[in-house]
Amino acid sequence: MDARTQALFEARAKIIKAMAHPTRLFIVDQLSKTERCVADLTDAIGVDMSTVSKHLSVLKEAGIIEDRKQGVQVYYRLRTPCVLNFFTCVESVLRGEIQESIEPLKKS
Amino acid sequence: MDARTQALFEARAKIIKAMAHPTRLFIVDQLSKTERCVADLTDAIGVDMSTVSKHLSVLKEAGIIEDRKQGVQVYYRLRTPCVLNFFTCVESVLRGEIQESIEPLKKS
DNA sequence: GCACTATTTGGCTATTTTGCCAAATAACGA
DNA sequence: TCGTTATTTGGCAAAATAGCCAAATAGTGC
Repeated sequence: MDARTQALFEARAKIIKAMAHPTRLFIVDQLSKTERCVADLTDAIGVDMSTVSKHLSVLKEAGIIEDRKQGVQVYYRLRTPCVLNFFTCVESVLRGEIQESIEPLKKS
Repeated sequence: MDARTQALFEARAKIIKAMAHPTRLFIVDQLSKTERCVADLTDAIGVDMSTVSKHLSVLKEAGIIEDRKQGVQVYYRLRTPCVLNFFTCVESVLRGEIQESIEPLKKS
């Protein structure tokens, strides 16, 4: 793998890595409904606010979410909602569905 | 977040985590074209074969790929090609496209 | 200015992940 | 059986990640 390809896949991995944590997935799920401030998310998740803040900065750094300041509060929202499509595929992987397989259903 | 929700998002994260590495993304990309044996992939990637084998087992464990033994060789193929949809979204995140935003393009 | 609240940052430890090497396993043919 | 090749596994050290606490920063109102 040449350096150029390496760099491409590293850039891609960075985005997916940002999604690769239960808390961050939960945050994305929450933000798919409406924007939320850090305190809201902290209440919903139940870990230290500083931890939530760090998860948010990972997602923001990756370009998945963006923030908006309103007074002392910072509201986060989804920037690229297409990440929600991940869930659809993840669910079918979890259900163990084999796609485009020769044998879609084995009865025996 | 209650234990049930926690478990759900952990299960989801496990799948996404399996994709969250440049080498593993490269493998998935390779397997999207055709099935490949470990030696093929090792040549294409350029790391130790044992490392490739471990990456493959992560992907297999997650249910993303499956294998087929042919003599001494083990051929891997994509089990759930929907993971390729990740790339489409990842590319638009990389291009910095804001989706469903109030201001789709700022000219100033 | 001070006090108060919301959020971020720094620092620390614990845990997880990565990738190499060497050894083990498996399949094949002589 | 032995030798060879393809792959996996075990073990280890280096690096990355996670989450807590405490401290710093920022905004608001007095």
